[in-house]
Amino acid sequence: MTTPCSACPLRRREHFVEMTRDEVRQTEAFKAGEMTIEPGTHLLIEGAGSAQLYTALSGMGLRYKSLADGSRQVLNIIFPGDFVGLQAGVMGEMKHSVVARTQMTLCVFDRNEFYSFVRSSPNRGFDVTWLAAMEEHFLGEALATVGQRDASDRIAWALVRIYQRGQALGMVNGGGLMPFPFRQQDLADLLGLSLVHTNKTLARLRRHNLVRWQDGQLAIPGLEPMAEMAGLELEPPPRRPLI
Amino acid sequence: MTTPCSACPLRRREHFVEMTRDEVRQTEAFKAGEMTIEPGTHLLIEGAGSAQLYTALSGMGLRYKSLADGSRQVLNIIFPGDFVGLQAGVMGEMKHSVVARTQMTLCVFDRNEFYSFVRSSPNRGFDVTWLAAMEEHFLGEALATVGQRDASDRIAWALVRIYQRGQALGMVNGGGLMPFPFRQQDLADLLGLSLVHTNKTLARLRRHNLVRWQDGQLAIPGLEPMAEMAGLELEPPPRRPLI
DNA sequence: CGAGTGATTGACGCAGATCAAGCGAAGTGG
DNA sequence: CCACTTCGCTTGATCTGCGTCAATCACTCG
Repeated sequence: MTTPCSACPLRRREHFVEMTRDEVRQTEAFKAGEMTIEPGTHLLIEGAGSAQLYTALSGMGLRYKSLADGSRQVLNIIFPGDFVGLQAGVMGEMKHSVVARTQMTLCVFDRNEFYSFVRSSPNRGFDVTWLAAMEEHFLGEALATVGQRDASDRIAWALVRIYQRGQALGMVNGGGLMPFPFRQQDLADLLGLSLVHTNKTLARLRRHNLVRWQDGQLAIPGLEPMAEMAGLELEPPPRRPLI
Repeated sequence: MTTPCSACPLRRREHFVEMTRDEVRQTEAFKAGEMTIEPGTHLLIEGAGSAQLYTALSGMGLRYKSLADGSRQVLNIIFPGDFVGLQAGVMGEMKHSVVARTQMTLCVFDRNEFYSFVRSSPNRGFDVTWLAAMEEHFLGEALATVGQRDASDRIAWALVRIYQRGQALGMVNGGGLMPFPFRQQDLADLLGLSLVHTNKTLARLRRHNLVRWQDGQLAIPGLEPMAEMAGLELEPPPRRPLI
């Protein structure tokens, strides 16, 4: 039923760094099982400890924090290959929640094994650190975007970042479309904007034919000007390790 | 001239987790030297690779990103005991800059040794991961604050967080004052506010006798209501590893 | 004493929040 | 098969928190 790591379809993608035979074996030993969840399901809940850690195999979701007044900050989007639950792994408790936006399949790991997994090989420990540092970098960029840029620049930043990730993962089809199973409210909560203003700003980007987003699919005809607005280079993201 | 790790004054503080004799020895071996820099000196520059990593021994500074339009996002504040340069360590290039706001003394490590240091003991590797995860958590909280809260709540959040950190490090003196060698512009850039609005909001907090900040010293007479505004609990932060 | 740096305060304007209403598509149940 | 609800998207009107501009003040320093 479950995919063995040796046959993992993600590992083949060149977006991920190769693993040695030993690393595959260690990961396989770490893996406790596989699970599939439906859209809208919460995988992890803020404040709760979790006995499991996950790697997304397919599907998309998002991480968010909710505040006392009921508002919500989306921290980032979860793509296939993302390692989920590191905070619970090292700190014992999640500081944000994770919810699925499509059906998702996930590798399940046992939190109790995490420490020994990291020990198992210094390379794997280093990989986890690399992922954490990358996440830190991403959040810093998000903070700079939300703190310093106006609405259209923020939207451009988010969409370009997401699209780049989709490209790296081969999720963009021949027509330049990638799956984008989110609501405008999700984008608004990611960028610190109201839903209404997000909608109006998106409408403007659409009118200028910079963005196409409908039926859960995203295309960016104006990728270059959008990246320009976002202050981003159009380079493929670095290859990342897979846990 | 340089302090041996075995005599490190920080390690004694209970804010930091104890280290085994072996860990102290490994860290000592990793340490390449010590340096002191003056206020305003840039320790690391965004985009540049760095041959060194650092741990702050004394003094304070801040990390920031600068944007194309000249604006600046402060990512966080550097306290004694903070490990600086992890991104350069794992990714080869800094994604933000670091500048000193007081005179700072720093332990210097050689980036080339970083990988073998992490290997040297699985515990030390885990510590680095822990720090990265903590940083990620902090940035997530900052993002939620900047994205979702109004000016006075943002300021309350930042000042309470900073003050808590100061308490944990024993930087708060009998009068409830801690050193706070920053400008209002720094706080504004941390919180995504303009200098003017930051100033006016601070004035209001001062009038209500919630905050005292002058001559580079900070006190929070209204710590409880401030924490309430900030949506924070008044617990001491978790003990952190020291690199 | 003039120059530079940071804090402060008032006046004004706007980006974006809030309020409100309507629309189409997809259930759902009687 | 048709009312009725729900959910997400859209759009107009109005309001406001915060940005911007500009001037002043207190200090420090050469």
